[in-house]
Amino acid sequence: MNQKPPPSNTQDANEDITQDFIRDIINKDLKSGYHTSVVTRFPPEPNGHLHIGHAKAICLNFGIANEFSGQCHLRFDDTNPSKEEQEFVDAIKEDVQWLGFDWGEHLHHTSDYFEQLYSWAEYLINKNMAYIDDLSAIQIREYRGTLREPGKNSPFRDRSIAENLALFRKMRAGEFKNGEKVLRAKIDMASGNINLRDPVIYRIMHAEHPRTGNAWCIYPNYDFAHGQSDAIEKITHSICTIEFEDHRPLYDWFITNLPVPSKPRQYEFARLNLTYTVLSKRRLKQLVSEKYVSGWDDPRMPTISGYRRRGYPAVAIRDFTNRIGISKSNSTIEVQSLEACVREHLNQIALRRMAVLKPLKVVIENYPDGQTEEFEAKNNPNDENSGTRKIQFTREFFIEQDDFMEDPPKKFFRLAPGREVRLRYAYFITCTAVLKNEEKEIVEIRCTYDPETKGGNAPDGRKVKGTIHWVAAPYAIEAEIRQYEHLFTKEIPGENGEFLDDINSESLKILSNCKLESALKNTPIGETIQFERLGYYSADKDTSSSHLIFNQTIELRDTWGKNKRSENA
RNA sequence: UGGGGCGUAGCCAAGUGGCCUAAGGCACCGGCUUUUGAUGCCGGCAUUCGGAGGUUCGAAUCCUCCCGCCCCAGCCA
Repeated sequence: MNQKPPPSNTQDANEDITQDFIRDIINKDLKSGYHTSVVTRFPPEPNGHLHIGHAKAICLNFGIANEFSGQCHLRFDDTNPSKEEQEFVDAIKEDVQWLGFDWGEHLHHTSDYFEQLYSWAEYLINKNMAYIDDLSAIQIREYRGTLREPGKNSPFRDRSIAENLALFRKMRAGEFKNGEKVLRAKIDMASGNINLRDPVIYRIMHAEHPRTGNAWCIYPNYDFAHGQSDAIEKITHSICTIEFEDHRPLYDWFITNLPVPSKPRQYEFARLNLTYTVLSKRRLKQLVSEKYVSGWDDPRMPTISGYRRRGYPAVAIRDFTNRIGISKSNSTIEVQSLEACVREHLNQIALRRMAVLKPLKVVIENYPDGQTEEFEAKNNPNDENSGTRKIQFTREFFIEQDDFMEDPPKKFFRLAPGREVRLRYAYFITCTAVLKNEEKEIVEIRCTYDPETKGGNAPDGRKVKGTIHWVAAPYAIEAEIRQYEHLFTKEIPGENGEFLDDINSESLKILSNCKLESALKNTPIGETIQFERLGYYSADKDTSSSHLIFNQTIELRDTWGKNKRSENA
């Protein structure tokens, strides 16, 4: 059937191209000759940071452009200067690029078209299809009617074309205050579709615009600006989310009645929802401004910058959006699905290292004091080409507190009194004693090692069930490690009330005495590494030369821990 | 008793009248492998497509009715 397009630079070979109703439409449009090329656009409003829901739209629009050898524009929908800021513009560009997409020459702003948009507004007035209304916002609402009752015409609806034109020009000239007058499209106050009940298309807003400064005091709203901007840019397929579906008749009304240079069409898909996550701009903003998180890029945030800081690879996010597909039905994807993508990609590329998060000191009684041995450890056992690094072994080292139990159940195959385990890449050791403090807490473990098992295998062929990780005490690097849980305790935060009530108070845990193997010394900020048997960790930007900080990206799958947890439950 | 959408397994989602006793992914459950209780590999997981009728030799796909869920009454996008 359809030939698979060649992989592009942003498309890994294993990123399969999925089929969906939008790509079906595009294929038909191309086949029928209705279009000869494809132009899409991603049109964010610069009033917040991008999140995983935007990533779905970005991957869709840019992905389609790549697959069909078309073009995807990045267009800032900057029609509301009271809400928009340059800071967001810069952050959005960075995020789109980080995700792996390139808009080339096609960085646009709706504000680039203000003059054209204005003249089309006059065009509508001249065709008696738009009028100036003096009604207040409250009155307009009253006149609009309700969902079940039709609206009624504004008393100003039948002004003459000449008067409308004169008034509109005065609006532009700044002769009125905010809210005194608006320009409305003259459509149908009785329409069942409320968007068609004479929608406001220009409002007076004496505000400085980040790009046009004080050139304008009237600004077009979304409905008037968006479709016409699409037409100017010759967008072929204008893809947006479901809630704009009943704006489409209005979109089409403008495109039909205005002398626009092309006739784009709008298609809608369902926006993304994720369990244990909040994705509305309002809520995300609130989490930041009310300091529930450290910022837009807090590693617990579902923002692109949050995931980046957390250590998620861009390819995992792209792959995720591919896997979940595109449809029109409202859906909530389990975050575990995203996390599975992250693990899958990290498993392939992440370097392996050893780190002990909650250290427990071990002393090998029959190992010479002051001696250091070096072992060769694989950087990634699943990747033959990843090479090796050296790890030091000494008489004293740290193991994970969780890897020792004084009185273990049968199925615990880590260290316990009298039991033998393998130290990864080193020796078999057997626990001979447990030292405790006055509070009866375990402070140190004594062991013996078998020199014959160097490298991790016994010449006599005996097996051990467990292999644990460790870090040599004299060579250990100290680090702070930030462990994360989902930001919310409920699958659907706020489902039964206030979403802030569902915030997980345990979502961040800081471990400060962690011991890392020496090879971790100069880990580049942002690099994600697997701490063996624990999970993936990424060096945080707060790191300084004297204070190393890692963010937990995602834990390894843990069937042992999971079973234990469900037994306790 | 306004308008617009959606309903296929726990969560997504292919499917557009016969090759569907319904792809694929996530989750889950078994087994094998394993110096990460990770990874990998193998196998299992909807006789059924919101429900009821109907059309047809044949329906998840067409028709009718019903049920459920979502969106819209900003001079936000």
